[in-house]
Amino acid sequence: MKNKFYITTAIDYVNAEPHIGHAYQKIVADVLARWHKLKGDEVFFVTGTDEHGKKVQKAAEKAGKPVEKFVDETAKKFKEAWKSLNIIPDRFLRTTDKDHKKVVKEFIEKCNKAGDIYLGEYEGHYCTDCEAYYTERDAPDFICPVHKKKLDKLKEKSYFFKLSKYKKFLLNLYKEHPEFILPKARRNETISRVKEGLQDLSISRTSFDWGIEFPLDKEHITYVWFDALINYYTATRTKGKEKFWPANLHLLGKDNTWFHCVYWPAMLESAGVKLPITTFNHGFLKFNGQKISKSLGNAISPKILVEKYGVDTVRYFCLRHFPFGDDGDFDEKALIARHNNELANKLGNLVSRVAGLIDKNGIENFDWKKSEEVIIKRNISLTNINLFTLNLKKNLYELSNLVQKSVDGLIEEFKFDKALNEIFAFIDVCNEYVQSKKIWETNDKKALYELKESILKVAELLSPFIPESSEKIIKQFSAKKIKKGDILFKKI
RNA sequence: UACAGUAUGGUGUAAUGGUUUAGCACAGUGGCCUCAUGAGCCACAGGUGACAGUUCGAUUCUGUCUAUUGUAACCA
Repeated sequence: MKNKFYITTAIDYVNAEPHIGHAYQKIVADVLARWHKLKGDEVFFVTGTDEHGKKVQKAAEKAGKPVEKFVDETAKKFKEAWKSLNIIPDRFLRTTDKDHKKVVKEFIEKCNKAGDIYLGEYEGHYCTDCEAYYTERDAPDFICPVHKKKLDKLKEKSYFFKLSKYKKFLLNLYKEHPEFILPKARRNETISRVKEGLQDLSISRTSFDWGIEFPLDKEHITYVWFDALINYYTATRTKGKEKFWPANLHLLGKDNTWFHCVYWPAMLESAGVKLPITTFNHGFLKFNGQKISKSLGNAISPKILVEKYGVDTVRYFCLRHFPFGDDGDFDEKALIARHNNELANKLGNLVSRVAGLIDKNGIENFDWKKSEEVIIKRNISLTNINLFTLNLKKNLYELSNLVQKSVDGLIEEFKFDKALNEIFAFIDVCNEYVQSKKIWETNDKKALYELKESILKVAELLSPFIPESSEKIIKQFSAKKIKKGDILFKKI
């Protein structure tokens, strides 16, 4: 039977345009989705946009557009950005979608039936100019950090969710299912914060109207977070998709950890819905060493980066250059170096020289399982299968299988950088093989067969990461007559 | 301020309480080769933040310091 794999990304808030930080997470999701498909799993991959809330309403006002039009336009930009990166979700969900609104309302009613929602008063320190509440930390001495005015103590009627009730449940969840919060550092952080105690959550608003109507009271709209989180569940409430719940993996940035690891499981438990299996809370990208922010003006559109460097190079770099989970730096110089050295010189050149040799000399089909061993002088790591040997003796067939196993294991652990490193170590071995066999002199057709098979293996392993180029390689080397093709990666 | 994490050659990273040479990649230097995208192969050089401690022995464990990152609830 096929395994099912349901993966989601954070849905992006449409008050600003997509940048490489958003893209990073979507690339990872797409790689995982493709990899699971390759393994034969039945995959459901959902991403989308979060479109309600006051900030969006304000951004629309500022742009001088009706909110509906504004969100349509911004959502489109996100969609297009993912398309340009070859990120292909099975559904792009917008929180303004009809089915989502319906599911949210039903969800809230379920929580209400469970006795977890009550009417109360939200009290906070409010700046009338900002139209926003500030916490004591953001505004010490209760002075608005923007307007330097004294904040008003304000009370507002609001419905609350009994989050405090779920403290024990949550702590138990983290204990029983450590994989619920990855990586570990984020789990520890969350545990210690939850231990300090939980306050009930204000989940409705009356001060503006851009949101989903609160089903228990028409005077209220639903607080954005309560609405947004439910999107993951919504996507599985359509025909044929029900079986995908619970989600196998929610990918999210570390700024979202609290919402996904505390609010979300409590909400689901309240509504009587199964919990997702894993949330992976990754770090942020910098851009050329600087934090990405509007004010710095460095929030460059992913589309522009793709035009500049190519889809596969951007995808490759994002996964290769930094360990997934920590913060990373999208450094353009490093990207160019990796493009030239790794994609062009190692992979591109190997493909080109082998294709050229086959084109000229032909190839002889044989059982390469029985081909002779090569001594691999390079210290190929193969971390996951505990083979850390210098002067390893294997033939290319055996080695490619070891690499495959190692890569599979590493991807399951979210160690994409290492997985790619191993694939490229194998590419190095192939280049050494051409050299040591002096194929251009010997015209060794059997060796060329081995190399053909090895390159096909490499292309398969790389296909989740760099789908476009991998497809080209597979096409080129599966042909009856292998020909020297076009250059795969032009140097930058 | 509190709590937590990190600190490895020019850069990005890997590993280990002790195989008398801390691995890999890029950049650097020298050589070989010419099938290939001035690519490929071989070799050389360069490193464990600071100060103590535990130990026969620490890069690896402990402490202090310094630097840096994260978290500290309504921020999508």
